Amino acid sequence: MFELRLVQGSLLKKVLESIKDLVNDANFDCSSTGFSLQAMDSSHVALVALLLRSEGFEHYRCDCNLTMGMNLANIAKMLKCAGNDDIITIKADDGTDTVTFMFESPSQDKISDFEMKLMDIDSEHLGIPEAEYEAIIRMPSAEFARICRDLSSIGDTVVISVTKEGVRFSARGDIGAANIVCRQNATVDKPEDATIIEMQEPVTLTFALRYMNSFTKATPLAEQVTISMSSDLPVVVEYKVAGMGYIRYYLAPKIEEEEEEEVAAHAQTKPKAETKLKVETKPKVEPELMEVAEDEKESKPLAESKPKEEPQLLECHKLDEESKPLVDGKPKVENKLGASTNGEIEIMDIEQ
Amino acid sequence: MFELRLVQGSLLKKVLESIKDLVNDANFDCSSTGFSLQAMDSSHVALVALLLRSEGFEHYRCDCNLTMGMNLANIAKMLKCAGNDDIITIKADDGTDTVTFMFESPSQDKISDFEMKLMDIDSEHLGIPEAEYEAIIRMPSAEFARICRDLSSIGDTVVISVTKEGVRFSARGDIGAANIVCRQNATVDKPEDATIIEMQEPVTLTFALRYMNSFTKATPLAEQVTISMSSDLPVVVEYKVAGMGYIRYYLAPKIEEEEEEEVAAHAQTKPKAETKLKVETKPKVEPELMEVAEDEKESKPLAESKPKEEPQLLECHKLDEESKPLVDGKPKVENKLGASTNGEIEIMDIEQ
DNA sequence: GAACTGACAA
DNA sequence: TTGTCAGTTC
Repeated sequence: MFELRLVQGSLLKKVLESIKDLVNDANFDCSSTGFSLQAMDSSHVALVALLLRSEGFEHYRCDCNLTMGMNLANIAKMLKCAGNDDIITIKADDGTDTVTFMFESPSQDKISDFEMKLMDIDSEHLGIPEAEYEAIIRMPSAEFARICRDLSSIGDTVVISVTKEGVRFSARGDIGAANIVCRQNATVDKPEDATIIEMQEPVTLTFALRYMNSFTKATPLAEQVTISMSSDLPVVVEYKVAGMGYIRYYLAPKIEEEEEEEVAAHAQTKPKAETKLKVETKPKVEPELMEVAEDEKESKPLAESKPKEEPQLLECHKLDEESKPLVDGKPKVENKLGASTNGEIEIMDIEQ
Repeated sequence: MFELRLVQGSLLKKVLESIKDLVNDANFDCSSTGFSLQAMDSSHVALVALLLRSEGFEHYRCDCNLTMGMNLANIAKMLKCAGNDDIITIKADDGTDTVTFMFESPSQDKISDFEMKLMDIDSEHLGIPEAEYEAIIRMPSAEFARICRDLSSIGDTVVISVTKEGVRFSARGDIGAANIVCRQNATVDKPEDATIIEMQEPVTLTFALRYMNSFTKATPLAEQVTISMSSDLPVVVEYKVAGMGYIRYYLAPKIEEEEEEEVAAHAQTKPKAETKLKVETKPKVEPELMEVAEDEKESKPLAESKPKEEPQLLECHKLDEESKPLVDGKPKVENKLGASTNGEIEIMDIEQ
């Protein structure tokens, strides 16, 4: 049986609000180490990875590994019925195909339980490489959200450009062009207001603002956001879930025809090459839970990790002109617990 | 002539917001004892009864009994033009077919008057029995509203089940099932937070959430709501209007095929039998104003009233399979002041 | 005081 | 379904 209890139920509500717009259905993986989810967004362009470690819960019990397929909008609907101060308990008995959400009001006068049917969702467990990133930006999450929202009213894409001096967000559209520069600033009163840039190499990448704005739904979860970038690697936008884990969003950059130092100049004028998000499924031995458990001890989760000798699982590069998507829908790879799926799956970026 | 003056004009605004969505046109009955309204909702399933006693007004004058037919949405429209702190005066001269709403701003700097034509509305004065209820729940109105709203996202109907321990609200739908249990709790800091259950007999009834959610529009009027239930009687949902009277909503329960102790089990799976709301008009001698005038002295308005030897005027029971509505629209019974109408009117529940 | 969210009306 | 509004929160 599986049971978890979270006193600060609002955390779970926020987590679901953060991903329900991006992903329709997803498998939650429950193991003794924690509660996690990995899923591509419904247009198969972005990827969400959620981890809530067992230590973060007041009570956590998971007798055997368990995959629960659920519709995220439905979970969110039910969690909306929980008060912000409610204690949330999630239960799944072995052998049943339902999960129960229990909400206890702080006064214990009102106890609600919501039962939901589990779904059978075909999905591979995606391999996400622990890459070394050329630039990592840490900044107030609200500021990042504001920038993405503001730039959306100018254009559809943002060019993020990191130099030693700071990070520049640029957009360009019919009504004009915008540049927002944030300077590194570690000398603030409150650490959550800091903007810190760790840079090995200057990086300039272009992204669809539509997805960035989806990512910023997680802003209420954390004061700070971490944006990790390398040329030709998907950006990672990470929000910590206090004391429990994280939500990470991955998004492949749009490819420029030629690399330009002056990025803003042609940002919207030239058509971007299509971007392919290549995902390889790998044997699911839960390495993610292990690796990430370290990430809160050191505040730079990905930058200083040693280059792994693993294959590059998540990468993006220019598509041949006529290349077609190999898989245009849900990859039909069974991923029962313990089953090793090694097929390579390539997912076409439809309309980023 | 008729004239009333209410310093706390926001009360009247809230009252009209509470009923305008349920009822289109209605007759307001003005007598020396107060200002009242009884009307079925536009689909003839629910019934609203409003009473504002003359003592509640700063000034109240009613020379002779008077029925004013008005469109509630139009009144609400006009009242929206009044500030929340405005003093409201309503005037109707004899022999005219208009009513005037006057709004004085607190500073007296702005005085508005709105004139409205009265309508001739055919409607019987409905007889509402003073029944004895098997269970009466008193709880915070906001909590009741929250429960109805939450359950609406799960299903269309709510099963309300009262036992000594508390009251359970259940719903069931495509995405799952929900149970919300509220325990009796009289030992709270503020009396308006109390949940109190007076129960002679356990009761379980099923209602359409759509109507319940309409009723909760009255939530701003009162901190507490009273829900009175008996098997096979319409539920009464009552909100007090501070110092003046009340709004009561009546709704016939959906009939279960069989009475079940475990209600939730079949809540949504079996089609409910149609419910007929049988209303008998009776000579209008304003007994309601009399009776209800007592209801604030004792806080249990309906429960402890002696069983009356009146005919059961508002009842519901299963319809024969092919029975047709005898009256499918507005009952065409003239109800001029003082005229005694005794025809029996049966109104079909269309699609609760 | 500003921004966000949820509720309501068109 | 969308736009607006008010309440709430930070």
